[in-house]
Amino acid sequence: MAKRPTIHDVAAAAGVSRGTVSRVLNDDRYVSPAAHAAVRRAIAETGYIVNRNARSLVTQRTGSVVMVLSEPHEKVFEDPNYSTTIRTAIRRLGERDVSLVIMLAGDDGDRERVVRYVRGGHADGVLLMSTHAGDPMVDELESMRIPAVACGAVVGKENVIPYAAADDREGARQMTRHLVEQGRRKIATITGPMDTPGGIQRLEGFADVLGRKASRKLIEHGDWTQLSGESAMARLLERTPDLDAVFVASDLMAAGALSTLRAAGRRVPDDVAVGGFDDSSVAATTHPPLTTIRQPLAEVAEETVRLLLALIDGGGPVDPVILPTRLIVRESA
Amino acid sequence: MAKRPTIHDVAAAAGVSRGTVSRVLNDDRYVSPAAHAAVRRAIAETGYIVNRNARSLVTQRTGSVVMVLSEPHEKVFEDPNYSTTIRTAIRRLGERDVSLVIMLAGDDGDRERVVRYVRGGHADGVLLMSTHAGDPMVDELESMRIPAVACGAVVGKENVIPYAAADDREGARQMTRHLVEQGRRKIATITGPMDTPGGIQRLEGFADVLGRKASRKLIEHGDWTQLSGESAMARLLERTPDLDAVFVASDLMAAGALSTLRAAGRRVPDDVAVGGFDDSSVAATTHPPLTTIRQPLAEVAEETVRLLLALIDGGGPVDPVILPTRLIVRESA
DNA sequence: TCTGCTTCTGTGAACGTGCACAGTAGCGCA
DNA sequence: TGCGCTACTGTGCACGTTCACAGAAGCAGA
Repeated sequence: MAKRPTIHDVAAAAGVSRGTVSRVLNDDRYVSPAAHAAVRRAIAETGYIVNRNARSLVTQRTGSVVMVLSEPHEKVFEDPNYSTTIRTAIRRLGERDVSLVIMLAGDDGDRERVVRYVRGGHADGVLLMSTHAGDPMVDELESMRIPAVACGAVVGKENVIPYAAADDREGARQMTRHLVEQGRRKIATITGPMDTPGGIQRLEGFADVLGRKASRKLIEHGDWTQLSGESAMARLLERTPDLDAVFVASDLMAAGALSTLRAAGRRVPDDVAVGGFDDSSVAATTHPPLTTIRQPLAEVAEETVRLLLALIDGGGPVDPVILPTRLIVRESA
Repeated sequence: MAKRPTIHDVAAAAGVSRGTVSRVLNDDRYVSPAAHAAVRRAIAETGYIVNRNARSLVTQRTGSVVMVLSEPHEKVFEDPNYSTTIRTAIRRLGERDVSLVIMLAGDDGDRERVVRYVRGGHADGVLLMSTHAGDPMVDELESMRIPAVACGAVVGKENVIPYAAADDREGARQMTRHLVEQGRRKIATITGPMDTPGGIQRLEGFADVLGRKASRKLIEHGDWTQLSGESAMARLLERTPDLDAVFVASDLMAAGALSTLRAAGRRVPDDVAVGGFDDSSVAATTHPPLTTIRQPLAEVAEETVRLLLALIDGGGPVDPVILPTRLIVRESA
């Protein structure tokens, strides 16, 4: 690789000093039109590109942001939540010439690596994805005072770490209301893990609508996977064979619930109505297609990035953003 | 943020010089056990972490690798090919303390940004994903002589850019043979885009088995999306209503083909057998479940990363790696 | 003419490393 | 004693920037 031109080369080619070139680069004021033009021309001629390492060394800014994925699950990226957020983040950050580093934080070793990375000053900000309640990594990041935002609230840190999220609670209410309006009387629910905001708030929304009719017997917990949806549905059927509807907190778990119901000989939606959540791609391909709640994933991602950039740019504290969901009626309910 | 300790601080705390600390850090020989211990202790006490920017400045190594995603498609990350590769890359690179930056290269602006990034010396290597034939970006990267490998061959650059890939051609043969063995006589195919290795080679494998029976009439092209599978299937049915099997070059397109077949009143597999490719998650959830070809995605990803690291570590040229596929028989064929 | 202000430019120092080099101490051997 | 070798240590410089500062040039006003 031929030696790359430095700011010195550009200065020489333009017949000015390093300082002037630097000023043009960081578009400072106080540069004469003539000098400005000469520098621009010299940059083009030499093919000069700033060395970010050298710049970072003095500015203490890296021009990159790290996204931390706490989900240890194998298929994280296939989850549209992640997929959309990653893509949006890369795009929006890229527009500002900020690059995105992705790190996994599935186990303690990973988390330690993340902390070391951030403590090493290699990122200007942190974008937290699906961080678990009580994760010590969050405390460490917090203590470093590095700009951090979460995509979806961090349970227990809602007032400390700003976030953008879909209105899980209201979405759950929308679905539950829909089931009630369809004349369903015995409505069960399969929740997500209770240390995730989606797990907690979708259950709360469910309970908001049903009140005391949301008895313990009608609640089962899953872990977002299809398999967990299958087994949770089986447990519900065993305990309450006469249920006539179930609100499942994710489409993937709902797909699992559908197969259990089919295996048990229940017709959907005739015998049992099924409502999902996410409006992910599986929702359209199940049989019957899932009635579900659409999350404004792209908007949530956009907002998350916007918050982070605002934080990095040194604006003061920023407020969480919560975006509305929408009921999508298909055939399962 | 409190000022971070530098190598000077560590040297002072350990009562040695910068040079000795540096030697301990890069575990050079020639440092006495006493000095080594003192430095280790000082590092722990001060909480010292090397500043990679400063290090990069002198070593010309960044400790990071950039993955370039050329697929402009919206859902890239949901594709298991990407998902698995990204996850594997992050994990394997992370083990060596190399971080992964992800960049999109969907349009010209993106590609220019990638070139600028690499030319700026911000990455030690490039990991190409689904690069299109004739992409000028590849030529530019090539001219910079930066270590680069592809996950899946780059069409037209097979001898220039090392890669790891599944044996697409043999996989297509396996499926086509299977269809023949099932007694199918009129076998059609829906291929991927003909500027991708999967598009080309899966068609070649199909033709390998059928020979002259693989007539033009029985070939349609899709673009990997479900929708394109639907319409390609429709065109095939119109042209050759009596076909009794179709090999679809991806599961997602196969899912599309299935809905078209169902809408046309054909029973699968009774009237028409359908074979997919990828063994992605949709394969198991279609009706009927797809008979498909499993690609060793994880192994391909592992090998891709291994090749890149070998290239970066300065070993000479490396050879492409091609890994075997496997027929997964379900119900659609 | 002097002073003060604005606009513009160049220079030296600093950021935190790694590396080449010089140098020291100890030891064995002729 | 002198020489060469090994094991170890410290120092100066370079990497490519930005930033603070010093100054120059031009102009207006007293």
